[in-house]
Amino acid sequence: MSQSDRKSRLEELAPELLAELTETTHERSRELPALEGAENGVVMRFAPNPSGPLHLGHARASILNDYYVRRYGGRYVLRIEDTDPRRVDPEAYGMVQEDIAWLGLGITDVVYQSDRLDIYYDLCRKLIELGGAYVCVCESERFRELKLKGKACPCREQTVEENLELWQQMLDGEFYEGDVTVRVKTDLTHPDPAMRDYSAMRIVSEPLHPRVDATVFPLMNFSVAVDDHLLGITHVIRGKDHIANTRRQRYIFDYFGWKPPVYRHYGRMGISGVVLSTSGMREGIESGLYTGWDDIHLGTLRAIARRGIEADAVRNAMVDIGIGETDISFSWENLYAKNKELVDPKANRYFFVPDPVEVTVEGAPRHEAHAALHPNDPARGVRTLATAGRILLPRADIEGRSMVRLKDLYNIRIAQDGDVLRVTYAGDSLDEARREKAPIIQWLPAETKLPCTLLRQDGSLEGFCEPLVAGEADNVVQFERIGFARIDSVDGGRVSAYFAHR
RNA sequence: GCUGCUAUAGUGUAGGGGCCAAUCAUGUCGGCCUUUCACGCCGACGACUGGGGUUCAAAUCCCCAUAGCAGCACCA
Repeated sequence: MSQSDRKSRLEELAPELLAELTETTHERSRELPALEGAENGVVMRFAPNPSGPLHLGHARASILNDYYVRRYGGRYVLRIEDTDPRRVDPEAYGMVQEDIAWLGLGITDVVYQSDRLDIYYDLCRKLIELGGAYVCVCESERFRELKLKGKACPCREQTVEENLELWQQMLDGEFYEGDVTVRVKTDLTHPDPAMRDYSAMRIVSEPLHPRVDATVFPLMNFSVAVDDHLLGITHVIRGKDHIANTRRQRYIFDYFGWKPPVYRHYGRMGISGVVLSTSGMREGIESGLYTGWDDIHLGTLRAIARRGIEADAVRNAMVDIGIGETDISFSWENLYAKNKELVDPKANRYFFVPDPVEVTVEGAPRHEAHAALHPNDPARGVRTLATAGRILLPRADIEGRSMVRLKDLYNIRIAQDGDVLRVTYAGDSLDEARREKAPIIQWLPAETKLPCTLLRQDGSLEGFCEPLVAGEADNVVQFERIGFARIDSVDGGRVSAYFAHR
């Protein structure tokens, strides 16, 4: 039985259930797979590196973790991973907080790794005492060669006492950057070369860390393992680029006898059409190619917010994508659909006339048009546009046409007389316009209009919009027949809008 | 090169031996509705990477191939 058959059968048998049928098939948010051992609540984390504002990649990680914290209850730790002074932008601390607020993440705790250096030092010493780490003074290149052959470097044979002494010298500033590193003792014959004796601590003397006076810093595998344990993290959802790190961190959990969290690694998400790399964005901003971190060509959250995409649309899109291990390509189309769902019921409708042609409609009566602010919500009222015949029309929509209907106004005939356009009044009849298959287009009175620029990723559109748009700053509106746009600014009577999507 | 992960319509997803000639969303196309090419409604289109096996039965389990991705940093 086909779906429509079923539906009509149901209508015969139990019409009262029909509403339920259509209801349940419509709005139902997706349920992601259950997390093992999460029944009594979870402690999860979002751990960005403060090198710039958050982008769509961060959005996936943070929203997926947020989703499970909401689902199971518990705590959500924001852990700022600022252990590499080279990759810390002091301004990013604030930007990350702003972006998190925008996303609406349910963060319950905030920790900065740069506040916890003493903890890492202490546990590093303990790890050395346990024989789980040694201080390596080999050149990194030399170590790499040995490692690939599965061979130990001489430092590996040092006694615990020797290692502790070297470690103390490291802390005392007796080494220079690059001369020494603390390695976790794993297995030099491990089939995966990525597992062999990785680094846990190193010296960074340049640049200075913006928050803390130190030169010895942990590498992420060490600080992450330590913090995941100390903060009581129960579940970790992150990208599969961390699979090897998860295995490396397991060594530290094992040395200390800690129980590791449950991990889930989702696949790589390719995002096209925007710039995502922090360095690429920074260079572009410095060279003037981009206007700032919220330039619409960037994949930052502030950039897509500027384009009128709502945080919940991003959230819905990310939950929809889920935690699958397959590599995927992020779909702007799907994001826009989620956003339209949110924005369409809210957005007021206005006319925007790009690339305008000003004409006089011969024989036109004085007329006042009333157009609904929202066609599905008459209670919102109307915009009133009065004209005596001088109007603005979108060039592309009248080219090659002999008759069009001006929406909520009247019909016009267009004749091309050499270079001159002759536009004449052609009555008020909507039926006639329909009969002649005249398109219904937007227009503006020549006397009442606001200059407006519609900025899009692939270039901007100049034109005019209704005066009422001035009151929509920061809102998303729908320019009829063009699409949704966020009114970014209204300066000195000039409107600047960012195109969101159709 | 070594190690590992993955493979369902254009995109995202469900499905983990029979209920699958495969779900839902998005998209595209057509229709209805409509003073927007919006919204809503109806319909159509469109996929189990390939090859072997196991089994009465495979999208689902196993092997191989192929492809994509990740890691092999004193980055996170």
